[in-house]
Amino acid sequence: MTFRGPPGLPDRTTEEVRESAVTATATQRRVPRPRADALRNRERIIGAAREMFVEFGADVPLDEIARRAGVGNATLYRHFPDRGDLQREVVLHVSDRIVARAEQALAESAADEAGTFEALRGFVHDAADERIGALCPMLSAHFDHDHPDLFEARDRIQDRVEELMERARAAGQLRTDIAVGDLMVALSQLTRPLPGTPCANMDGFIHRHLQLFLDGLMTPARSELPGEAATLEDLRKD
Amino acid sequence: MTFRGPPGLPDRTTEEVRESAVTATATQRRVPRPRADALRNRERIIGAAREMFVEFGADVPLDEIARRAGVGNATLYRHFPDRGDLQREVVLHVSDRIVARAEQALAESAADEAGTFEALRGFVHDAADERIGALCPMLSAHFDHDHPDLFEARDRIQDRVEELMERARAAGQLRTDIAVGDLMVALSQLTRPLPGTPCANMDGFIHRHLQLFLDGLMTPARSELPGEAATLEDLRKD
Amino acid sequence: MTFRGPPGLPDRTTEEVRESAVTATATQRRVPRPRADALRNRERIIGAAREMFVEFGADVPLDEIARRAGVGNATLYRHFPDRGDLQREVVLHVSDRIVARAEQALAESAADEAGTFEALRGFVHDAADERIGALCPMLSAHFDHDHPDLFEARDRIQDRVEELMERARAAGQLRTDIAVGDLMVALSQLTRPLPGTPCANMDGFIHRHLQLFLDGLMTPARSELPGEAATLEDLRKD
Amino acid sequence: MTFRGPPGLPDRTTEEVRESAVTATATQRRVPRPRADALRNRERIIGAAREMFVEFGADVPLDEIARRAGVGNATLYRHFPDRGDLQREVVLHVSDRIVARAEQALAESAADEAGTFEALRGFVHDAADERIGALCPMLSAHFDHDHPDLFEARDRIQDRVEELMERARAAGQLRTDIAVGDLMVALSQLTRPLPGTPCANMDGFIHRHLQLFLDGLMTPARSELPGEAATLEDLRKD
DNA sequence: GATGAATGAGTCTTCATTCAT
DNA sequence: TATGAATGAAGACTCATTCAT
Repeated sequence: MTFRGPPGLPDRTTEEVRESAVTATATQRRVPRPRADALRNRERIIGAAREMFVEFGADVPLDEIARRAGVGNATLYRHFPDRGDLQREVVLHVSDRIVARAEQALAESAADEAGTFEALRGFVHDAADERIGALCPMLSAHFDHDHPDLFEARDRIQDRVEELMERARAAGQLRTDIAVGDLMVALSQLTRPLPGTPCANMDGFIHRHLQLFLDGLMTPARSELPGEAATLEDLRKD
Repeated sequence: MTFRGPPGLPDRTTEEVRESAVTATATQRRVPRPRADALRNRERIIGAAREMFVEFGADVPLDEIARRAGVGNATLYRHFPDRGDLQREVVLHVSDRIVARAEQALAESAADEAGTFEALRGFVHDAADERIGALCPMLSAHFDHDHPDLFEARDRIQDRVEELMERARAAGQLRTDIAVGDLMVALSQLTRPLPGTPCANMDGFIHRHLQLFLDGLMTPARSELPGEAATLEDLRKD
Repeated sequence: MTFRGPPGLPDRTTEEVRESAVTATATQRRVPRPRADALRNRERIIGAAREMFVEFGADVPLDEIARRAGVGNATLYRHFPDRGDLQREVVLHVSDRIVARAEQALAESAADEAGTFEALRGFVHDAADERIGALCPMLSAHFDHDHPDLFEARDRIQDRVEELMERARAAGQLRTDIAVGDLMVALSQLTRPLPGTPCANMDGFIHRHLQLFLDGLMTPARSELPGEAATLEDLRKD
Repeated sequence: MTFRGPPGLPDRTTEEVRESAVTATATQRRVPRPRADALRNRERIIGAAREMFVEFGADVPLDEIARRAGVGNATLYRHFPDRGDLQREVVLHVSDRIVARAEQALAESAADEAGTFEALRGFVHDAADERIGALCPMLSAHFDHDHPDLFEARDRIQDRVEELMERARAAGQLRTDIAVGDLMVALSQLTRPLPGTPCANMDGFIHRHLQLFLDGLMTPARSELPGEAATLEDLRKD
């Protein structure tokens, strides 16, 4: 099984690195274009890390990630000085794919007013296939939540999903007592891998759970919710 | 915060240990009744382990558990020769409490035919308060799933919850395309702790998610589910 | 070659640990007497560290120290959680021996008014034999100079040496434009080991240099000194 | 602070490299004259290495030296295949400056018979300012002491200093029981940097210590010296 | 039975040195 | 030639587990 997304989706990290390099080359000689093999290694490491975070949890030995990526351990450390940096890049990488999926869903929802909730449903299942649950362990523990790139990624996701939800709400298809934080956290939790377990049997299950949860989001609301609707920002408050 | 249940619920583990000790005493003189302080230590270790598994994940250092339990590390190892043994005992401990809650719910459901789904709802929220999610990491990884005590505990839970669901199904309140495995896995996932995160903000959230998920379980079904309904046994197949 | 001091000099660290243990035992049961083998290991580690710091510098691998001490590496870390802790204990250990030597010298100087400078001279050579130079690398770099035990040790040395110098000054034998910092720093520097070099040939040399330096301290002063006389405290100011 | 000497002092290393290149060019066409930027890089690396050896000790990472020199690390390795080569070149570089200072002092001493000791004194303080102490770590450890260039450099220093001392001895100003090794080793030790410490406060101190030591070298001798007077060659015997 | 201490295996991280552009 | 990147071989430190009191 590979976690690579569809070929049409560019890899933000690579792109940004490449772009900034090109820009720098054009203006200042101080930041030369990264070498092709270095970029390739960087990609391979992020890919291996995403797979192994999903498969074995956020505590997987970095040496194993390096081994799966086919590089020496020190190469991993050159690109990502500590575990937090690698985790962050993986989060950003996956975030980009999620954003792209959300934008796809927004396009669908714009094309078909009556299908707004279905567009949301599709996004949720797609996000699950992107292993969004792999990001969950990184939302906690020894992870620098204050990094500006993470803020931005979170905001980008939140904007798209909020818009998706708002359209479904406006169409009277989504209950009004929930917010984007409710959806994203439940989505993350329901798709979290059981570390060390062969995902095979789990994968089908996940989509059942998501489907059931989504059913609970539809109008009319079938129960009263405790607590308050929360955005992603609220989650970081203590 | 303490995770102790209501005083009315006896602690199976302690009881069983005591009983077997008594039995042994009655039959063979070689296994004397455990000393009172030994039993007390055993309880304290299990309690500390449950708290810390929830708080820091299943990988928390055993020495830290011993410290929180107020015993020496070697005492922990005397009672639980390795990490797996401790994990298993914690699972069994929590399982017992879950079973007791399920039986409470069954009693309620028997008293009020129309409230069968509400009884199920109550059980789910109670199970969340019992930190059933703490057991989730133990369902995976380096955990001996074939231990007979675990089989038995799983069956005991499954029997009660299946009965609860069956009654709600019979009352036409629970959709018919789901099975006990669907409920228990989603319940575990949605209540999984984010390791290292202060649970404070999370706790309220969990009950929102459960409520939404439960709404999705009600009749009439609002979507078609992919895959097949699964029991807990199915989950262990690979 | 062994760096052990004369048998009559007690080891402060061991003593203090033992004492505090005894005291604690007498008053509170919380700090039990350290085990005999643990104390022995602690001593062996400190001894090995002193030797190897002298021989190979402050960067000697801790695993090698453990090996020479005949213990596992983790035992070293149990006693001294990081390199700084071990360095500090070695410094304190050597400091105690230096203090004891200084007090010997004070006793001699009290007995023979005319021999005050000779008493100082003897102290300096004795301190060299105690490998005071081994402490020099620790006075710098990544070393927590603000630890209260170090302050105290420094003050204890300073008090004795200041008194020694004051008596020699009062007897008109020591030039008046120098302070304790001048003596101690030069003493440390002149006795610093050349890492990796067989000390054999160096040892004799050191005493020549000290002798020459001491000659320069005598009255009448033969030159004017640049800068200002400094105490040990002054050295830590930037 | 920069350690560069006065502009009038030529840099032997550069000169020699250039000469040998020229010579080679004249005889064999295979070794072309080094490019100007290569020579410049070589100088910058040696300069950076000298500074950083003094500042952080002989173990400073070579990559850091390359960074301070403003060149890539591989460039450093092109010029100096391993750490030993770089250390040796730095030693030779500093040696040249020391020799030049010694020759200045010889000139002064020739001009003023009565001031021979003062000339020696001046040389010692100047040598300190040249960071001769930075060479001390290189006299030990994993350093190839048998390299012919080092022999030659040592002999050149020794010749000049011996001559300086001989004149002072002849003038009756320098005690007769010491040799050049005594002076040079003490000089090196007293000027050794404390790695990681801001040298600021130390610098003034160093000159006090040198002054005191020099006072001890004057006639009449105030004590009897242990051991034997040693030359620099004697130091390498084990 | 309870405990503090010991330990070896394992992980993270750095750095000298080599490689490929 | 100059350079950024890659790499394996250490070294610091942790932790599950065993040992000795």
